[in-house]
Amino acid sequence: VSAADLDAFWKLLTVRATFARGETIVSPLPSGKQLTVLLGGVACMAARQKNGGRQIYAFHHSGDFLGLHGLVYGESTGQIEVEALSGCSIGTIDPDALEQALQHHPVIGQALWRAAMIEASVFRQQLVMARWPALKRVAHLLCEQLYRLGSGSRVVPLSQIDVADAIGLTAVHTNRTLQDLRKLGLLSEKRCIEVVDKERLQDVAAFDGRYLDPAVTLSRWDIRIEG
Amino acid sequence: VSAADLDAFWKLLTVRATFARGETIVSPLPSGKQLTVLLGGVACMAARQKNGGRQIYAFHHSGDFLGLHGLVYGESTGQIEVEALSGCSIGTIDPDALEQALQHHPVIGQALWRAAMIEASVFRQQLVMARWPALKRVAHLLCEQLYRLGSGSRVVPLSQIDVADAIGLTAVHTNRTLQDLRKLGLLSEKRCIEVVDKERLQDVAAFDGRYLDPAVTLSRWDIRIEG
DNA sequence: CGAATAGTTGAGGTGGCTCAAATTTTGTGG
DNA sequence: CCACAAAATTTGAGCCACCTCAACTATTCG
Repeated sequence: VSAADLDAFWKLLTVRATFARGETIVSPLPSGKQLTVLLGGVACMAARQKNGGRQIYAFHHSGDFLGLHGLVYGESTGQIEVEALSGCSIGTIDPDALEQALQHHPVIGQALWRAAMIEASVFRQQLVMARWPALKRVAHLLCEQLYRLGSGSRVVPLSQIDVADAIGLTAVHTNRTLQDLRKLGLLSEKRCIEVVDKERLQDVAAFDGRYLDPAVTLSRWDIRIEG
Repeated sequence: VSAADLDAFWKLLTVRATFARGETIVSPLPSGKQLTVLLGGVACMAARQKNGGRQIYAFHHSGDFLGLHGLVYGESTGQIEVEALSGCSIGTIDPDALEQALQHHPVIGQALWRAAMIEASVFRQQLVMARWPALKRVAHLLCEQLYRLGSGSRVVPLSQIDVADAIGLTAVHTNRTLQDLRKLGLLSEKRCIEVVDKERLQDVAAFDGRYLDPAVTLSRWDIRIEG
């Protein structure tokens, strides 16, 4: 990615805004072709269920595109929204400016497809996790978040309720499972979710982060992401 | 899709072969950029688990691309294979010929992306189903298969074990759930899985097949699939 | 300081699992 | 066409991971 490409990309971000935890960043339907970039904080792609519950499909971190599902799925699938899980700041991209930039800087388009493919990749991993017991599931989610936050991070900035909604457990059971992880010496005894022993946590979760960085290579379509 | 496009596509299929139920059509790793088209029968994309179990991610029907995951994910994710669930016939596509055809017939490339997006879409729906009770899950899977097989179909050509591996239930519990559906008058009493009351089955499953036909529209990328 | 949110703990219920075996169907070789 | 093997379906009994409901405590924030 050249400096010129990056520069062009930053110029796309026209509107900047901030959101507090719990606020909706991208609404279900009217989003249309609107594309958003998360500049700071943690958000999630989620759907509200008829019973009032919330199903979290994936978490978003700084640098992620928000609302890709709107481009990809159209209005064909259920009410997906993007919700702020911490204080978040975002930039929005004007569709017209995006079209122009895509022509001059194909790298941006590649990044979009890469992001869409990683999303699918995360979905598939979630399907695998769905059949694991609670301890392994929670452990894997924490590994995934540490991986995305960067190597230095030890604290996962999510509430237990967020974790529960993401892996499909009750908040109560999630709590008990976290306590089990603490008793095992994998998490600290603090109130927040702080990983003490990342190595053993990854063993418990059988974590392999490679699915978070898929190489998108499709023939001569010129879409090739350096590993 | 013009006749010329279709013609060009059929000329791509060089090698034709048949497989019996249980045989592996696309192997996990060495598949590489090999692309395959399912010409007849039913297959599934699945992964073998350490405990010997089989997790089915999605089913493939006549006309589907097989091994797309190899293009999209590279070798980054677990051992995915494509397995024949009935007698299957396939055609394979030579990578070089594909590259040429992609340039002359962009429709083919669009079809590839469309297929990849539908796969992701199916994954996401599976995530939703994973939190439903068994009856609703089985019912939804059957609706999905009827939808893919075409409006005239009433029989789902899968074994109960296939169904179980796809939705994450035991074969035993899947059997009991199918019997519940029979008692409800939604399935026939035959040995195979034959849907009697498609309407009520869709009610039970809260089925909405639109996620199987996402419109892939990404700005000026010229990828637009007619509804 | 009160109100809302998040975390913790307890008691009891249940959906789906495990293990085991019988029965039916399908496939295969003679 | 039959005999046997392999695979698929069915049935029963017991168990446990996770859920539900219901408090109580700790924290954050206006």
